[in-house]
Amino acid sequence: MLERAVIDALFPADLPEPQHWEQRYPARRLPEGAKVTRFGPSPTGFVHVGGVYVSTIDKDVSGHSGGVYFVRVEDTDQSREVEGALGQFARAFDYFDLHPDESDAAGEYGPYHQSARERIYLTYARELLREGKAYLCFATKEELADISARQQATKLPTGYYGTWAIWRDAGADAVAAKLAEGAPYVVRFRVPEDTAPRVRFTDEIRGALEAEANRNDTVILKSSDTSPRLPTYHFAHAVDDHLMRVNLVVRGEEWISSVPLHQQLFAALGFEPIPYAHIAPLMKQIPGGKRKLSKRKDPEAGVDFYIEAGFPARAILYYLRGLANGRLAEVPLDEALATPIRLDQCGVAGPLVDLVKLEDISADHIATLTSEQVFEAVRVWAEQFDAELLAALDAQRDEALRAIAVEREGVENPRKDLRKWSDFRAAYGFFLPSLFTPLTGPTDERVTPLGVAADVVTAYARDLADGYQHVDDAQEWFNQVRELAAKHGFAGSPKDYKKNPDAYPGSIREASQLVRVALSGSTRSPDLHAISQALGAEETLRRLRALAG
RNA sequence: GGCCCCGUCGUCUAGCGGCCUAGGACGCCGCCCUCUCAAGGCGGUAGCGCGGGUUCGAAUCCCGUCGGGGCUACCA
Repeated sequence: MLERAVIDALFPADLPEPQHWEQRYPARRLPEGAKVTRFGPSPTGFVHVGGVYVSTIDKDVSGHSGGVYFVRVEDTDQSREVEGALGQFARAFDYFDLHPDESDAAGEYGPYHQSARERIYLTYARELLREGKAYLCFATKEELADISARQQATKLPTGYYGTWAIWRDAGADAVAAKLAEGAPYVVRFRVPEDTAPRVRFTDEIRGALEAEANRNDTVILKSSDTSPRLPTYHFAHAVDDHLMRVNLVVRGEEWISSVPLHQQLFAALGFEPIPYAHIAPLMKQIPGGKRKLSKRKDPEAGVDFYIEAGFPARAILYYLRGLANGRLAEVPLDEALATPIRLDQCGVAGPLVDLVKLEDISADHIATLTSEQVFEAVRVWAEQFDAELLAALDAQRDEALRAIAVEREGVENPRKDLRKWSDFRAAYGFFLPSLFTPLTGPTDERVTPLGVAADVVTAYARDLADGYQHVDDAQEWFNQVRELAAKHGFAGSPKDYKKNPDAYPGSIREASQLVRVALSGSTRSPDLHAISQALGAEETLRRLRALAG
């Protein structure tokens, strides 16, 4: 073991003792059973849906228990850090309303950025060094690679352990020599000699788990030639979660393998272990099977995908919640969002994200909104993603509101043709004159597929426009179409037409479709009468005349 | 390679030894409604990865096997 003076000389002279931090961050005064959770995003410039997924659980569990949820930015890898990533993260979490209870702005347990917690980590690293529970390692990248290669060649477990741990038992002289020449070093954890071969622990989601004990002298403090001197995830997890008084760690399943190490670290530091809840990762279907949603390969891995498409936050949250705690997928949205997530009911597999399902949920949710709510949401979305639509909405607000109200207000089964805000233009754009391209006449390419002769179309449309009555009653209104269709030789029923296609220019179906295309530009639209009412007499007439040519 | 996690319809799941002839939801298919679409109503399709045990009885328990995922970094 190194002499205390040698160790202390490696750290700032005014570095506090552990006791200082213990007092600085006292145990929280919280009600019985209150959970303190945290979410630890890395500022890599990409916000993964998995982050929203886990953080929803964090926030929910703490909130329902009267506890605290905070975000701690895990920025210990400066090389991965991306400019503006934090703003991007804030915007995304704002969209989902996942605001932390504590942050750098307001919180007693900060800083909430690991890069600003250097002195805390140094205190505990020095402490472990003084106690011989950690040691300096001067192994170079090349030496490490060589060790690993030799282990692989002899089919030995790879890692820094036993006789492979070349600096574990290095003499004070050797260390002093390296130090004298200014060689950079890392601090490694010294796995205790008396480690039991296997460890058991309880996961809040999975129950009893068992694994081989950790044998690796893992790096806990990164290279001495970097500044600030930052810890690895493992060390930061132990120090931060203890000092920030976290009492439930919710994190991805990929950390299960590290629990044995984490337990050793907590024990060495004299900390009370913290219970874990390991969440199964969101997956994606691929030809061979499934894999974790990949930031590189899958656009739907990023939250921006959902925000740009315009899925309402509540629909996404509801979907994610149902994925985490299956039973919540079977109750209505409002109830599901209000019902606490139960960790012991969370799935252990790894659900595939199913965009079709999300769209279904989203359509159902949008169908429950009022016209004003839909308008406002579409407007907010357009503000960011569709300037032309935004201008149209603002210029024709009343028209837009009437359009959205079609088959929505005052009906028992509202239309579900909006799955996300980006659908608005295709589904409702034609209601807004500035977004509608008028027909050029019977030969317009939107009209010709109906297969009705041009002269018939013109005569029929002209006749319809000339005698057009803008009446309230839907039946009465449609009778105009029906009667004129008959007058112009259309068959009264599709069946009659089918029986003798040469005898008619088409059937009432084709006649109706002509009107539909005239009014909406498409063969698929809401109810014709409702459209005419939303459009108003003048605009309806204008569009009918355009069909005549 | 070693270690760990996981495995019920295409998908999300219910199921915790007999209530299972395996239930629900989404999708898909069909029918009804109908001037189109979106809905809505009704019906249908489809699953316990495989092989051994244990048991009167197994989707449920045990073992093995196969498959998928993860860890094995001075990334988190």
